[in-house]
Amino acid sequence: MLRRTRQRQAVQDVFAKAEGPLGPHEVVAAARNAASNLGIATVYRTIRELLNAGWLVSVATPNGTRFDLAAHQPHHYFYCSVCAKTFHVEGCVGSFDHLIPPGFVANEHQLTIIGTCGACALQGGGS
Amino acid sequence: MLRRTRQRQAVQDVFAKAEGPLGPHEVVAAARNAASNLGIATVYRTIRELLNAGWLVSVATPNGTRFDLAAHQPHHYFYCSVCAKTFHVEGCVGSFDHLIPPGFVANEHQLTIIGTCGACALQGGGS
DNA sequence: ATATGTGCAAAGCATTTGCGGAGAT
DNA sequence: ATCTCCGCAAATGCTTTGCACATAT
Repeated sequence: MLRRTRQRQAVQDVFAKAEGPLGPHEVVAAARNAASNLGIATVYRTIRELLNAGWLVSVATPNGTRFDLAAHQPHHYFYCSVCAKTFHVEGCVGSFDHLIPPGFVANEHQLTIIGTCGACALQGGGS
Repeated sequence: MLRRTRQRQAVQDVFAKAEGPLGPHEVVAAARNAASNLGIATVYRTIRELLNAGWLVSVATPNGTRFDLAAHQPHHYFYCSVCAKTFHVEGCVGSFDHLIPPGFVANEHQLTIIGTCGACALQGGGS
């Protein structure tokens, strides 16, 4: 991660402004505002470097792997099964140490709540 | 899901005995004990039908989508980042209703704890 | 006997890699 | 000027589909 390029800047800006973790295709689409002919391969390569650098973390969602700012702790998400978007959820879920099997060592955790987001619930998803 | 075949029986048996959610390739490998020349395509087809039937649920893990018995509530897992296996975790994490954003409707949740499993911790992962 | 289910192999997608040219330092 | 980075396109790997044969009912 040596040189500062328009493409890398654009990708990082997209993550910084995101309301939830993003997949590579969402990133290209959003980053093309700032870097018009950005290639998908560059996005994948940039994401990998940002993961190695510890700036991003990967998040498994019901519709594929996405990536989120590592700084965005804790990693709690809301997945809308109607629009397939993933949102950040703030706050802590409380201790779960008592769940960890004996001998296992926990490093981090991800909670995903699955349901219908506000916008989709309003548009009839809640009926 | 009308006919009862050796292949479908084998796939269901594998899930019933599993110690955690399984991916399609893990399922073929295990089910070939009972159905020797089982094809991967059949596994994918069977999984899809079992999902539609509500017998399985899909689980997003750090190394791909896996499938678990729907009956196995709650859906809490431990992902070992050393051996990449996913284990069941028993017990409840407590209420998280206060985390849900206003207007959002929650249906289910999945908690994934990431770390090192007992076997891998013994073999030096814990050092 | 018949219609569903299976295995093989080809087709589809998402992700990764190779390479010549563009751009940051 | 140099060396890294980018975009394109080909390659890879996982998942799905088409088709002819096998098999449960």
